[in-house]
Amino acid sequence: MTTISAGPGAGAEPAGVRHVKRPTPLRESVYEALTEMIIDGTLERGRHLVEVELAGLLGVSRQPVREALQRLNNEGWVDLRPGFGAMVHVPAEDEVDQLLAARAALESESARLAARHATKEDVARLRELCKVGTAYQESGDIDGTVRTNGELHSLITEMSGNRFLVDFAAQVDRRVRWYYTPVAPVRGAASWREHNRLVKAISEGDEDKAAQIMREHTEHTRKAYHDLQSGAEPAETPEPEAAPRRRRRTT
Amino acid sequence: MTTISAGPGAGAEPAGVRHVKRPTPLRESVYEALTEMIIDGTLERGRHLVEVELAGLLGVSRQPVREALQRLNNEGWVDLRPGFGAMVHVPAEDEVDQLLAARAALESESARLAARHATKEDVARLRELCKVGTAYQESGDIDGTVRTNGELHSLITEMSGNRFLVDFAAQVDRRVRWYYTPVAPVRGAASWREHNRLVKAISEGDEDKAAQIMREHTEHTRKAYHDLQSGAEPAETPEPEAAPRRRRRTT
DNA sequence: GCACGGCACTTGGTAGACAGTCTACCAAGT
DNA sequence: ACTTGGTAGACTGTCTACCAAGTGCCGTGC
Repeated sequence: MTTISAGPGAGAEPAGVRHVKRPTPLRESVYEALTEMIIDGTLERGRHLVEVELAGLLGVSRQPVREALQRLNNEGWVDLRPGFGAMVHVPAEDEVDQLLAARAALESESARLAARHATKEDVARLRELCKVGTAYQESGDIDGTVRTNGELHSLITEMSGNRFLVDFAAQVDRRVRWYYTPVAPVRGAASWREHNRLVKAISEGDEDKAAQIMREHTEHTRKAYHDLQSGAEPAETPEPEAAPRRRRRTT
Repeated sequence: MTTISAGPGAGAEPAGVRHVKRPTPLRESVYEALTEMIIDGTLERGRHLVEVELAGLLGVSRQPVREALQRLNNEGWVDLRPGFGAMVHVPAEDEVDQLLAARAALESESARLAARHATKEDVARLRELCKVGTAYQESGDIDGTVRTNGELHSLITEMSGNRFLVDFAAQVDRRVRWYYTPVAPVRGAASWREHNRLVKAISEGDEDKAAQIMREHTEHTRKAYHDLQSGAEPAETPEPEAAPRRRRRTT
């Protein structure tokens, strides 16, 4: 799994290089399409993904599909069983917990480095996002809240200036969002209060404080998930609606 | 070396190959072979990797090579330029620094969780590794020291019980070792003193202390690298023997 | 009801083909 | 001498076709 970025220029391109247009490889588009379909539930968890079927669905040949599936496997979206094929990954119960723990470490460190390297512009953008996010939250716009939350967090990781932290965090974040979107609305107000404190610490350049707040912040999210999980989920029924599917053969 | 056994087209198997049952996908073997060749310098940094060439070299067809290359690209070992191909990644100067910073975060968190979950057996194994490592270090066995150091660190990350931390740390570690092996022997004695303190903290279940020590430990390594880098490397000449030829045709 | 055998399906890997693109090189023009 | 234009070769990205081996499923026979 894992994509440790592999930017073509590895960073320091001369200032004004504007590469025109590069038709993205087909495998890339296939990869995007499949993750999308996995996240939005078109491809249910545990479903057997047949190469030729996907190929037909997307209008390409087997090759790009295979390459996309390999990558999805590496990144943990599907499980590739040799000789049988790919199944959409079914998360273990402790997996979200582990993801959130990993995210806590990554984002906490990012916040530390962000506090170290923050510029005036960065801080201004952070403040703006806080304001917007709080507004969304108060107006009950869940979609906007979630989106702004994501933007804030990803901006902070990017401010760390550490490509690996950015990559890892992005990966973890995407997985978390797939597994458990609805945690965000649960703890809305408190979350944005914490964001404000965090941005303040960053603006003051207080590394330890920023790291500490971010750790507590993500840890709160983990707790919130945990409570909600144990409270609202009595049995082994991930989705009450999707259960009666019976390994349907494609007709 | 580098020839992947089990080549159906190759035929010429050396005498001692155990062909017991190898359902290992070829792409996996190709991936391993290529990382090996990258790490040991057979494939120099910046070199253009031609699919058919590698395929011939390893006795397989293009497809497994392609799949391996894409994984290598995802993990940052090579850079894949669309329409041109793969080049062995040339690390930017700040990259090792970023890797070590990421490792600090990951291993520090691992140490914290290891302290939380440590069993008696774990601690015993840690103590054993410390003893062995110190012995290697004192006897001047660099190879053994480095190996034991790796085993100790990977044991600690595994003790965290967090698969993602393990994966990320392993990946980062592998990259670090590629970029900069010789940092280990530089700071030998101090390193193992720190290891001992770390194991003590873990055995006592002191999470914060374990995390703190691990952070300082990796941070020391980062500093050591940094000093050694600025002090001992005047120019851009990683290997005096590596031909500075421009795009040399392969013979 | 259960073990066994066979069948269909799917993957993993190979081979070959072809268009698009990238690089280098060479030649002609200014 | 320097730029422009063209050419040729090389390599990737993708497609098609094909085959061997492995897997799960199903029906048969007991």
